[in-house]
Amino acid sequence: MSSSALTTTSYAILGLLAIKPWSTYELAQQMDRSLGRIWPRAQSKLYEEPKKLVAFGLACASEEQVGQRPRTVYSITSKGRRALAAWLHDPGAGPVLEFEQLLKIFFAENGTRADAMANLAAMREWAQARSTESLAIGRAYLDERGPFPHRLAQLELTSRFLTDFYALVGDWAHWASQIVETWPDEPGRAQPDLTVIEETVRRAAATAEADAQRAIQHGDAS
Amino acid sequence: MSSSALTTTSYAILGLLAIKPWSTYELAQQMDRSLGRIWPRAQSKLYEEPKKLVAFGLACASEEQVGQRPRTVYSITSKGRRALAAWLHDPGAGPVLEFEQLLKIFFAENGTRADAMANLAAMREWAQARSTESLAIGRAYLDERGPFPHRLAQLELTSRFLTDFYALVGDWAHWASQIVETWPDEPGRAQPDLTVIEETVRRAAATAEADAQRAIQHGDAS
DNA sequence: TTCTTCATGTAATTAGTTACATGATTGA
DNA sequence: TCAATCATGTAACTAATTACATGAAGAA
Repeated sequence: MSSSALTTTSYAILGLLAIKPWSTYELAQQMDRSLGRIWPRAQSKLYEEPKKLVAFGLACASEEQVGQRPRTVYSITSKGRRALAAWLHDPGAGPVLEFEQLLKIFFAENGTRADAMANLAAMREWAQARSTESLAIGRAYLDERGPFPHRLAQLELTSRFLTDFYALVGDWAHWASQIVETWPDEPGRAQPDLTVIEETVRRAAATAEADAQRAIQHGDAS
Repeated sequence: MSSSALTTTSYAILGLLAIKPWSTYELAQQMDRSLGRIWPRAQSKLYEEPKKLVAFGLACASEEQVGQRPRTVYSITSKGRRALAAWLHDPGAGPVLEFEQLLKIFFAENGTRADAMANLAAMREWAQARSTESLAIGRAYLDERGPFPHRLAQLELTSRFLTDFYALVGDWAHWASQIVETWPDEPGRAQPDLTVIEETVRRAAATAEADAQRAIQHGDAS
């Protein structure tokens, strides 16, 4: 009885069930390959959450046999569809970022320059690997081989975000590497570059005032 | 005894202690205002983790009195500095993104167009709010009023990343809003735009091959 | 036929969050 | 002097992860 209320994770699963019925293993796969990029959860969670959905009447489980072994396939109920719609009605929470590599740059003065450079190299590799994935998925859709083509209108929005995020990570790491390269051996003695701050302030200002700017450009300033 | 090993959260605290001794409350503040942007944790964690550091000999606690009430101030030990340096030596894990708002766009076909638009508006507001914060911090440093100016070389790197991330969120939400605006009332019937995918593929390819490109430009292709 | 990988889960543990409790300080 | 807010923590709970266990299917 892990009763309590439904979490975002529950709704993430429910959203998948709204596409089609899945076995738990398939759900886990899906989580691993696609959903996990925006809502990462461990495999084992995927075996628990659907039970909660069933307890709430939002999904139903059907037992199948594969060899001697039972498997559970979950489908959404109409109550489940209503719950999903209700969830979509309130705006969600903003992004939460957990970024260990960046943390290590933040504290870089306690290590060596080489440490920081290696860390940045790992970031670039990460960005490349993720981009390669995105690329393969995008190409599959261009070849009309992508799964659930009827969801493409939504998918093309989210995959653009992810692609741009990976590009941001890669570009930033590349930019930062060029700076860290010029640091002395002990990063604690590195000198700041005020023009970097100035440019950062300019960019922050642009985003902070973005809506106002756009409104003015469209001529509907108050 | 929540013994076990040190986590990234432990090292995040240890990194703060390397700057100066802090009371637990100050640590929590710091976590809330700055570190939390890249390593978000609940306040109460911040009362637990330092005890673990002490148990490992990486920090030491000193009791002070404020009125009748005791307060604990933690400082790093030299063993703690060595542990921090060792931690910095291995590259960290890549970014982990949890993004409920994007999840709701991913599943938008189960709600209304208005739901999706409201969700995107919330995203823009989030980006604006965070950018405003970044802006204030950046300006403080330009005025030489920022805390720990000797750490500016590191800070200017990480705050550039965050600023660009907030810009990405804001720009994407703005772009997506323009597309979602053209959707029919039921997002399930929205038509995909193949040129969007084509552009995404182009961008993903650029990042996936970025290092190779840069190597070629620098004339050190293998 | 045996080894490996795919598939289907459960159990134990822990990391983390929410909620609460209460003393000190400030200012209206 | 009373309310509000700052400061300092603890306790209860739960979400999530890691590790384990084992059957089925396919390859060598």
